[in-house]
Amino acid sequence: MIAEVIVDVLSSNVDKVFDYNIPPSLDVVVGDRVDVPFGPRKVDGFVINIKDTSNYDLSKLKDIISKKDTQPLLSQNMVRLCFFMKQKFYLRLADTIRLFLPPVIRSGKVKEKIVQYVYINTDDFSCIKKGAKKQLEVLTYLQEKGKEKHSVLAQKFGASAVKALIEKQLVKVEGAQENRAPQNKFSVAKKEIVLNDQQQKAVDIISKSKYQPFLLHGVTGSGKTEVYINCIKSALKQNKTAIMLVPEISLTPQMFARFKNAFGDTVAILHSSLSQGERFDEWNRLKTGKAKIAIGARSCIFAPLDNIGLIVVDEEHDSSYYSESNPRFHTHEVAKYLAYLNNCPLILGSATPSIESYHLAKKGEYRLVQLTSRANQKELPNIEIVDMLSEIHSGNTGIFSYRFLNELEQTIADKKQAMIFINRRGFSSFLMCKECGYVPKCEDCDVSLVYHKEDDMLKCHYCNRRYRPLKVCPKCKSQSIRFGAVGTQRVVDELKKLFNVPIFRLDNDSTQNKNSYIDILEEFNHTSPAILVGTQMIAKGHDFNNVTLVGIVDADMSLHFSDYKAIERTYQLITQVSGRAGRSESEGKVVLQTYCPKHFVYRCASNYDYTAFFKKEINLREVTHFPPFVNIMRILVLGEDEQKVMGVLEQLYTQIKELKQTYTSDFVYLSAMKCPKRRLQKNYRYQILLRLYKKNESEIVGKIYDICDKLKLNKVSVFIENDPQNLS
DNA sequence: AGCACGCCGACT
DNA sequence: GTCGGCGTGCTC
Repeated sequence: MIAEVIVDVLSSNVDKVFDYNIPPSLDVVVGDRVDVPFGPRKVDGFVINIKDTSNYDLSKLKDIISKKDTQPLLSQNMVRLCFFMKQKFYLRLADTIRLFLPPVIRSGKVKEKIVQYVYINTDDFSCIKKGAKKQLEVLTYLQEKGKEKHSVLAQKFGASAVKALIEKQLVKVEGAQENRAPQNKFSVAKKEIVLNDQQQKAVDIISKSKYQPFLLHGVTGSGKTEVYINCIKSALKQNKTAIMLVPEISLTPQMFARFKNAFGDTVAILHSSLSQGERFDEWNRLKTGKAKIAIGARSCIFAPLDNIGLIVVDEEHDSSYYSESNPRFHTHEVAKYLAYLNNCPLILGSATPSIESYHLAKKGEYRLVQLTSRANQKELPNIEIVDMLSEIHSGNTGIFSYRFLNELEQTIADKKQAMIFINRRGFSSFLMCKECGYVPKCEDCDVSLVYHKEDDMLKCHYCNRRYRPLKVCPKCKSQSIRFGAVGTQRVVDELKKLFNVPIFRLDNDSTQNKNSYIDILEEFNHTSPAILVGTQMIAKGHDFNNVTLVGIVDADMSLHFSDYKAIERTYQLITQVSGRAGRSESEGKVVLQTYCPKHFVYRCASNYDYTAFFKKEINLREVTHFPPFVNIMRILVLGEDEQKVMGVLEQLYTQIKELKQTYTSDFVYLSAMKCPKRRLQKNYRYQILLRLYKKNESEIVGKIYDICDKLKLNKVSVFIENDPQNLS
């Protein structure tokens, strides 16, 4: 018999299937990890198929050396998913396989944690000497408990006493495997939750369904999680498993506790802060069927589960579902295909769905399920828009509007808490006229321009068009054109001058590790009055009961980010941040400061009117030729030798230009350029950007993949991204 | 990616 | 004479 094997070597030169003989002595099945001879060396490989004969010269076939595990590591569906991802995202097969395996398994250092237990081995205590009080205590203790960890006994009674008993064989020691399953120190009260009609209806529709993506659009606080939990329960009842994905940041201890309460030990949690050992154990619990529900961030979609009955993608609009490095993939696409393979429903849930998803729902590809009423019947907080230009005109040049300062004073007087949200993404900065709010945009692409300090130019990140920095505003002729950027530190400094209350700061700089982030939030939660200043990190997840005021200092920051999704992200952020004010007993309030108060995103967000927002935004996307009407594609070429990289780029560009000749009307745009970050980790970076109308998109994308395949060169890597989230 | 083979410069 | 530089090419 012959096995088709993918070798675990990360190079596009060997990114293909190799055939090997299966020696009669080996019982090899699909999914097995094996050792194979590969040229002059021995490498790991994965068996993806078994067949009778091979097209390759049979006399040159080599034998598989050995099996590496007792059980296959990959299932049939996982192999299918690997090939799907290869063709969908232009990935190397070895990269896709690695996604399914915890890193420790590859390094070969798979250690199950073995804990030594001490068992009592006698009833006869008479041979203990009178003076050996400790030994007697140990025996009495064991008599009562039956067994105990060696480490615990040693700590309680001293290692020497235990040692003596072992030597006399009055007790015996046995090792037992133990899961390093993460223990959660948080707990939330179990409460029976009765679903309202809308929730119940959603659960009924979804849990009865075969393969079908659902877009669950539920306003903030409408109880989407309860819908997920009930749908998962229904899948478990059918003896199936489930995967639930959440953005990394919202995988909070409270969230853990909620699912542990509902499902106990059948849930495994894959979290980025787990140690390698913990990760392996949780993975193993899923693989062996001890756990049936996998909860985790993006990569949890690759959990070792078969017979999946439901996949949930919570906060589906979140950008963390796009992997931006190494194996670049879009989780939605993987989840969709996995649901299709398992013939099960997929829930994409959000209070603020992505434009793409809502568009697909409108087109009927997704089924739209709405939750319009809040589970706790409470009003959403009032969002007040403050025009910062008129503040400047009335003499207030500070960060905070008079309106917001008044509210802040009131909040502190009431011994309540306030959150101030600073919107700071990336390092790029835009210019803005402080008189009229004008922001320079690209004439071709209608996205904000990014100021590049090194050559003192404004650039468009979508077409590389360059502009001179403005000195005079073209709209109002004023000369007060400034950088529009405020940092958390400056806000904190300003607040300290004005208020004498505890001020907490939470951003990427102030939180070096995951725990300090939770600690800061916990401390804030127990302090009143207090102010919390932070970036996107404070927007999600955590529920604060005493926050009555939320300030969005500079809402425009994300609006003017040089990205076609800037407006969409702004809407999502405002909705999310506002949600923080609505948890308290007393009424919440949101103050939103902006330099363009008339922008539709603020009007729609302050009315909580997603539908109106979607209508406006989808029209804008259509006329400006952006997704979901076109596909943006980025071909990234990188390597240590700049000359070689440029050579490859040039050839690619020429060939794609030729392709453009035959498909003229399908190309919106095509150009080659240096990446904004032109050198990263020793690699020079160049890119080709193109935008394609959707009509013949897949055909052209296929041809572009072929062009890239033929240009494979040692020491130069070519990566392709569809709809890249960031063009650095 | 690795590793071997192969063809030119400065050394015990 | 040879040790070793890294360009090129192959891996079922």
